Amino acid sequence: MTKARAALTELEGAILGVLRRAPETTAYAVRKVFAESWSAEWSGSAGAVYPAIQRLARGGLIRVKRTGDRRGGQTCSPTVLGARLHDDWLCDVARAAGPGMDPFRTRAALWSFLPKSRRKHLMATLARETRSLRDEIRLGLAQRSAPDALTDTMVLALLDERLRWLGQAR
Amino acid sequence: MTKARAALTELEGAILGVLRRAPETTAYAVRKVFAESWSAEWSGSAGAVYPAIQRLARGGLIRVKRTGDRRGGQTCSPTVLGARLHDDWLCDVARAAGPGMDPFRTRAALWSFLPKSRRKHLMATLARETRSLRDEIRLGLAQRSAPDALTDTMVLALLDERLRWLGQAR
DNA sequence: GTGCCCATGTAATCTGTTACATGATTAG
DNA sequence: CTAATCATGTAACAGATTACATGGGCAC
Repeated sequence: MTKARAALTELEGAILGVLRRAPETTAYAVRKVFAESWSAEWSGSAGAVYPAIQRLARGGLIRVKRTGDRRGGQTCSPTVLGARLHDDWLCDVARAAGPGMDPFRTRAALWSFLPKSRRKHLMATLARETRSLRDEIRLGLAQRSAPDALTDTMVLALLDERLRWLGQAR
Repeated sequence: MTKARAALTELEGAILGVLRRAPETTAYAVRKVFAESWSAEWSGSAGAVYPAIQRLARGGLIRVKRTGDRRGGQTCSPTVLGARLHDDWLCDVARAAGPGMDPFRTRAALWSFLPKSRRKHLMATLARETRSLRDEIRLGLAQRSAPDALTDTMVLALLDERLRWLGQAR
């Protein structure tokens, strides 16, 4: 390695995480994992995932292996180097300990600018949407693998907190 | 306006929020608000804030007024149009109801890959950092304006949740 | 006068989104 | 046969970060 690699981005770290949990995975399958995640922040768009995987491959963090099929499928697996750098990414306390970015929290302090009727309507809609999302996650929880269930549980805690704040938990 | 403006980005919405709460504010002061926020996600970098403010001004969402001083200072205030579009941004349920992006949550399911000793050390460090951040926010809470206090309270709830989780993880 | 904060901005670079293009396989 | 899904990618564009450049005002 002539040039020290910059630290992994969030997306690269998340991709490596998927690959560590399920090696021999195609880029397409990685995309689906993101697309099915509850957070809209990572859409798993092709223009993000494929270049990121190319970067990881060029840096020697993952190994790409062609599957025999005619579709040109190729599976990715983390290398030893990839796992080591991913460990460092996991231990990046400065990033892991930050509060992150929450669109609800960003807006909450500003909803007071809305006319009262519109605000009331919004609060009701938000509560409805939040309960709906919460119930959907709860229902799926049983079928989830342990790590996914952990993540889902943390999302549920967040949604419950929002509902408490909205004042209509139920 | 011949061309319908695309929806406000998160940064543009946040900037307009700052300007609604404190009109006649300089771009520099807006940057400081972001830089002092707890979330590392928006650093309030010059290369993000100044172009965003130029976009808002070009779109007629804010009005820019030169202050008399020699420093070239110019204050921004939302226009009526800006306030209306900001209201719409505030009411974007699809975005406000999403769980957002939480670096702690992203990593939590992957910490099991770490060697036990490193994991234990990380958990301890995370707990220490989280308690430290929590205490810092708690201390500042008294001096905060009502909207800031609301946001801070939501961050505190998130940190408490993480501490609860870290306490059980072991 | 030196260094720091106020205050503005730009340029290079990187990353992500949207939309498109290609082709194989499978379900109806 | 047709439509959906699997599977790969690229191109145009928008947005953010870092680093730099400029200059006024103020404190020591």
